Amino acid sequence: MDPKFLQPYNPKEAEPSIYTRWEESGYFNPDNLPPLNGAEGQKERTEAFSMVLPPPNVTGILHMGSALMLVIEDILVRHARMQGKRALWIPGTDSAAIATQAKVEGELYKKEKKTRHDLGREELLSRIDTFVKESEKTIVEQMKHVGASLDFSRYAYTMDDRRYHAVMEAFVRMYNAGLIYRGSRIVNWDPKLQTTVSDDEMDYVEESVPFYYFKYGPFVIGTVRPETKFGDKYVVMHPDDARYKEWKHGQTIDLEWINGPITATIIKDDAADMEMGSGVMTITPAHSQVDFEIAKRHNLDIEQVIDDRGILLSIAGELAGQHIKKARPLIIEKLKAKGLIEKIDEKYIHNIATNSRGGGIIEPQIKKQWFVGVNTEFEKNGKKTTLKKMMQEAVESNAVEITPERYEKTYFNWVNNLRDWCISRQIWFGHRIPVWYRNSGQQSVDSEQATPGRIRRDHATETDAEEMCVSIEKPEGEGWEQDPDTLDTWFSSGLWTFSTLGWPDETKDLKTFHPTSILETGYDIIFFWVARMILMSGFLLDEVPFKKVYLHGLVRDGQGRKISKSLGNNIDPLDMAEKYGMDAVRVSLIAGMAPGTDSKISEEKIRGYKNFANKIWNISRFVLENGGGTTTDAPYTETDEALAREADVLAKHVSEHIEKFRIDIAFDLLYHFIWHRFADEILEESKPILKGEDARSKSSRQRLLYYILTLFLKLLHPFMPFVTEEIWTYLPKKETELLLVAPWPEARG
RNA sequence: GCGCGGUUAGCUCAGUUGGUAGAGCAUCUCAUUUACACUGAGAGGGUCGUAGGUUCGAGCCCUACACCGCGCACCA
Repeated sequence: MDPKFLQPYNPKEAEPSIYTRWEESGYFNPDNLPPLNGAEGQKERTEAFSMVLPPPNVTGILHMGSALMLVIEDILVRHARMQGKRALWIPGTDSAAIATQAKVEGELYKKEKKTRHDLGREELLSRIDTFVKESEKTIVEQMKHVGASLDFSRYAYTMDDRRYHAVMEAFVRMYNAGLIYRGSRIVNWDPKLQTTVSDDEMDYVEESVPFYYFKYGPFVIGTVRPETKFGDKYVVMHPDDARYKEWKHGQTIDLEWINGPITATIIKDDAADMEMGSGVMTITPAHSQVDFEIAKRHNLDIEQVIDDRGILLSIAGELAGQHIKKARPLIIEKLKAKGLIEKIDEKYIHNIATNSRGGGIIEPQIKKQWFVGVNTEFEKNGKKTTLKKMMQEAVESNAVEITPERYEKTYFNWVNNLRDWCISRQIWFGHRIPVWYRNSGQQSVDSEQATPGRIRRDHATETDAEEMCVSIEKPEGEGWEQDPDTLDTWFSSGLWTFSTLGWPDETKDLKTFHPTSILETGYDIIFFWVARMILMSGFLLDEVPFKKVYLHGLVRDGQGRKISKSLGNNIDPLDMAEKYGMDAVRVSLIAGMAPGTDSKISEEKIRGYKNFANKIWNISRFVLENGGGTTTDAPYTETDEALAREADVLAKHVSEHIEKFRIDIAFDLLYHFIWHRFADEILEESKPILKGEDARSKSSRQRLLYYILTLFLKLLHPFMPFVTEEIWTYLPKKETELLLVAPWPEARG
């Protein structure tokens, strides 16, 4: 007996060398996996199993949430590998364009008091590159620490050359199919980061602000944003509102407003809510989504009031040039002086839209942006369809199955209401849009055909070039300039299942591993990511990106509270692994976690599972000390035959639950069988038999104990890979040198 | 406003076609050089959110309500 085995299990000492042995075997790469040893001799692995790791942001460090994801996926892939499949799990990291640039810019300002404009595009990108490389190293180390059996030879980064190529190709193909267009739309503009933000990337922060009621001619209008009101010259009310039935649509009235007398036009539109305030509102189409739509419906003028940096434009008269924040009280003063304030409600609860990627308060602006048309018809296999329809059909037809099922409803709810997807971002770090413009020098003031009415801007920052060319390479000839914008990070993420496999080249990997078997991810990115992958794969490859989606929840503390800095309840997975071993951390995360529900973790829970790791260590020692593995062909007694079948039944149930994604139940069954059935009962009952005189009973029991030991080591390996692999090295008789590739127990019984 | 979850032991949660309420932790009692104290045996503790309904029988199915959480929309 190895003296190490006589000590309690020491995960800290064992874990690093075990991971090294796995890596050196090369088995994380399915191309290196050994053939299977079956009853009929050696057999090639035919069935493929593939999965991509949802690439963590390069800005991130490992937290319990990412650890949970790694653990669930590692369990699935280890199980598939042991089942004899060609199991592939692809690692990668995501550039997280806005977040990363914001982080680097933040540090730049903190350390050097410089902005990105002081550095210039190239220098900033090189700084980001340095940051990313450093961060990447840490992330990969952490993944290995968790025990993730990822194939690092296929490591992908959203900004590397292969992925760049895929993104460009995708853009050009979609443009040529008429699915990508440029247009002036109202977008969520972040004045702080100077970029567009997608609908899904906004956070709403509740704030108590004054709500102002102004006299607007004969009407009373309400607002929390007086600074937008300068240009308001349309007054909107519901067509059915009896209070205002004497007013006719299109009728004009003269009234006194902020900067003097104006003429306002009455507009009747359903968008006005009769229940709300006075039922009358004025609109600011250039800075509000809803107002913009009303303006479009009635072909109204649209005038910009606030510029990209939050500064009032000339329409504000004497307040022009002021920042909106400073201007607000001044406007109130002016209106007060004119007697136009009806009343002020000081404690109005208002939701302020902010950029969730570390930016500022969103100011809707009209911008020329690139969009993916989700309702644009195109032909696929001789059939007319739209991207939206494709996304609906993929799930409706069960080509993609979502677990837990209730999230299908959430998915449809989102897809059905999907608007065109704005994919351009005004940041420097990202995939630059492959569009080129050439001008003969004449600058035209922006006038947009697609938008009815007149759009007037004081600062024409965008120009319409005479020539435009969409191509990956710079076109021939002089004077071409590339669009300065970059693509939404989810545009490239949408390609992930196949860009990681070599698309657009027709690689062997792509043929073997796509569509991927499972996409496992958090329920919080079902819209951002899951839906967009279905869109991209559907259009570009004419197939689904994955057959199954499995959604997991958030990690919470022992009392079910969210992990937050203010609560100080953050538990660092690596600290915990240092104290209790990674196996204990792994199973703490998945034990008691039903699909789609949140997982609870606490130090006590982790400690409990450390004891479990030690328990199996001791069970193994007991079995080996008592002659386990010496008599594997002794005939079973009747009792032992029954006990062996009982263990087989357990194996069958464990397998079934893993297949159904109930890894929590699978683990629970194992835990109870090993500790309370095998250790507490079977081993205790074995003591007299092993010490007794009956040679037949003894050899039968030795065979049985060894049989159950190897069986549960295999079953437990996906969950607790380190301790099981370590014990495996001490076994005298085994089918494979590494437990990593040992054959999964076949369902019997 | 629309939608989705949840409400079961002190705490955190299981409970798969309806058939006598379960686990872990915590608490209490007992055992004690044992493969393992990182242990074992046992005990206490629940009107399953509320009110109705279906059923021979409901934690589970139906209806309404309450509270908690989440998502989407709105926010003049």
